[in-house]
Amino acid sequence: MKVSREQVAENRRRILASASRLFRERGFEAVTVAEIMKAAGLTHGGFYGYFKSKDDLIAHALADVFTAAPAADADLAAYAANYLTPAHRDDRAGGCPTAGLAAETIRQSPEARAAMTAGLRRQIDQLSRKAPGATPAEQRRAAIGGWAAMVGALILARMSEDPRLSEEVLAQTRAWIDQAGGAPPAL
Amino acid sequence: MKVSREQVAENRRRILASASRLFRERGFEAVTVAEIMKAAGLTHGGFYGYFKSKDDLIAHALADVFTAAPAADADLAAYAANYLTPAHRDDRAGGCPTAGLAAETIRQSPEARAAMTAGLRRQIDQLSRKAPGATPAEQRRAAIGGWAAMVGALILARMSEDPRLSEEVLAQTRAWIDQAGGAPPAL
DNA sequence: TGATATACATGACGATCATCATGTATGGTG
DNA sequence: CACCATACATGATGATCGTCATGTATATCA
Repeated sequence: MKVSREQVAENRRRILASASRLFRERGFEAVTVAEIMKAAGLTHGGFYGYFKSKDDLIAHALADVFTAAPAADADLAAYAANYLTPAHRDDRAGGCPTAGLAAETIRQSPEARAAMTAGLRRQIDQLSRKAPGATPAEQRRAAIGGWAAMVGALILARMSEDPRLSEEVLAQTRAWIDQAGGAPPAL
Repeated sequence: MKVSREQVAENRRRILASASRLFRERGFEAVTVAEIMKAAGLTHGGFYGYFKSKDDLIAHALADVFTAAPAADADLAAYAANYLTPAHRDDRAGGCPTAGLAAETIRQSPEARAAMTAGLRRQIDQLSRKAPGATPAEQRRAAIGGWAAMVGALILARMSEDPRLSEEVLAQTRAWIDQAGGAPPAL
């Protein structure tokens, strides 16, 4: 059973989208190729017509999720207010791929790490543009520090089994980012 | 071949230590029981005399690594100066278990998550004591925000395949934490 | 010192998984 | 409309791994 050209493109899109969601939810290793294909509405056999290997899919899925993301046009504080929420914490499959996958990507292929690194660069650049600071250098510092805090806080909040502590981590980190933005530059 | 009582205690210690290092280096899933036992100087068969399952070992190894850690007695800025270094970034096996394992622990057993949560609580309490701030509440905020930034930055730095960007993340986050500490509280 | 309990080595088992081989039905092309 | 390329389903294969069964040598203790 062959399939139309558009169907092939659509299938590829679906495989990438399913992979991205499943990876974010359960990690690269715990998700099987068969599962991804099933979530895309196919069976496992066709997989190798689309990707050379599971590692290849991982790299493509990461590259895809970052290039597809819309440009953020909120300032740092507003971005953090949206990012550091219980709703985002609880939506692993649909949430930030950096928070969900960065720690695992450390041990993935160079291609996968390159895709993630490109995503990081892009995120820093975008946040810098609307970050507080009198100079571009100060803005960049705020973007990097603030982004690290957001990613770290979301991971810690997801890890904590105590909802009180989890929500405190989100709220306090958010307040801290706001506060740092209002601070005068040291020296 | 039975073994002396002290040898048993020593073996258990070695299994936990090997597991902790291997998990931090390669993640829970990629490390096999046989590998851990071999690193502890044993073969895989004896494992189930020490732990009920691999999951059980994961929980005990996490509990162990946090209770064994020495109390930090540096202030927040000094702690960050030590934490956000290329040396720490490159020493995954011997480095911070939170940065190495928090993201994966999200998907582990309740016991494993509880051990990690206890470690987080302890770390926040310790950092709070020497964090900048006029009141305990402000200190706690600085400890949480600073700790989230440290964990996030170390993960991002390890993930980046470009050493320039990787070191910029470390240095800028460190500077940002210093700067936020010197800031007056918002409102 | 002899009896017993047990820590661990060896080896096996069953499940899971990435990958590949093959058959087939259907879309593209003339 | 007929030929052919191909996308995908089914099923197999080999490797890996957690866990368990069994045997044995030795620490412990009466």
